[in-house]
Amino acid sequence: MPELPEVETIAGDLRRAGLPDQTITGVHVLWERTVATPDVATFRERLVEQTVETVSRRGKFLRFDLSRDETLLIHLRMTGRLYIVPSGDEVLPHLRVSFELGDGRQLRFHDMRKFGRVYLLRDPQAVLGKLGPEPLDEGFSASDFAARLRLRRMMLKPLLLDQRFIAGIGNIYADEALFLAGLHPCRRAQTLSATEAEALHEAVRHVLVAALRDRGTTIDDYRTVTGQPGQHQESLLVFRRDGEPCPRCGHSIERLKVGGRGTHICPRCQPSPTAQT
DNA sequence: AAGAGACCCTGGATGC
DNA sequence: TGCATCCAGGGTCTCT
Repeated sequence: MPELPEVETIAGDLRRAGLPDQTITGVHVLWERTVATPDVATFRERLVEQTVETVSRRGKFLRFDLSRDETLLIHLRMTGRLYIVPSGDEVLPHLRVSFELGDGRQLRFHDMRKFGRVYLLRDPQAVLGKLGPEPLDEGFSASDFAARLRLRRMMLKPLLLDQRFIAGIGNIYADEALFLAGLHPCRRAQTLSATEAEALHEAVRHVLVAALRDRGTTIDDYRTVTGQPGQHQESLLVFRRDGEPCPRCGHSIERLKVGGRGTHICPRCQPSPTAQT
């Protein structure tokens, strides 16, 4: 499940693969619903002959700014992958959209579960404008984060997953950050002390930076542009480690469901809010 | 503001 | 062995 570190890794790989300055010479849509907007025919027409100027990331979106003042956005959701391969290469399963490039290669979007979406927009802010702050931006301060936590009554886990509150965090890094901060996922944001809010701010940034250094976490599906898995799964502290000992205290890691999402905690290091005095 | 549930999908796991 | 059913999971949407 690509989250911020995985999407950032992919963006960097696409730049290194020379995607910027490539002209899109053709577009094939194999699964129409993958194109969120505009309609498929318009999507194809408007993309052809445009040149990719920059490749970047915002939240979990890949952003391709194009020569005619338009922007292509790709959201990989659960199982999306991007590859750049020579046009003649064997087509792997689950190919949904492919973009022919001027140099004879293709940018291919594979997505087993068909949840991923691509958008072609004149104003990318129509989609990106809803996103909360970027946790790794210099401007993302602990004091602002604490102030915004104080305004919310929600449980921490669903709040961290809310892309309007903070962009780029998914199930893996939410669990890892809450563990690092020693906070139970069911704690209400409002109840955090200044110290706890600062610990969460630090934990979020720490886990994202560590995962970025490892080129992401591969649990099931995530692959980089070159088809390689990430490395951060080796360093996960609690995610999908239920039954294993907590790396800090040795207590058995538990799995629970919070806001409908599988959630992993050390019950000793992350005391339940109801059990607190 | 927030919570619950439906929906979109498929492959792997589980149940019979 | 073969079939049916369940589940995960990000994001969006509707309803309360």
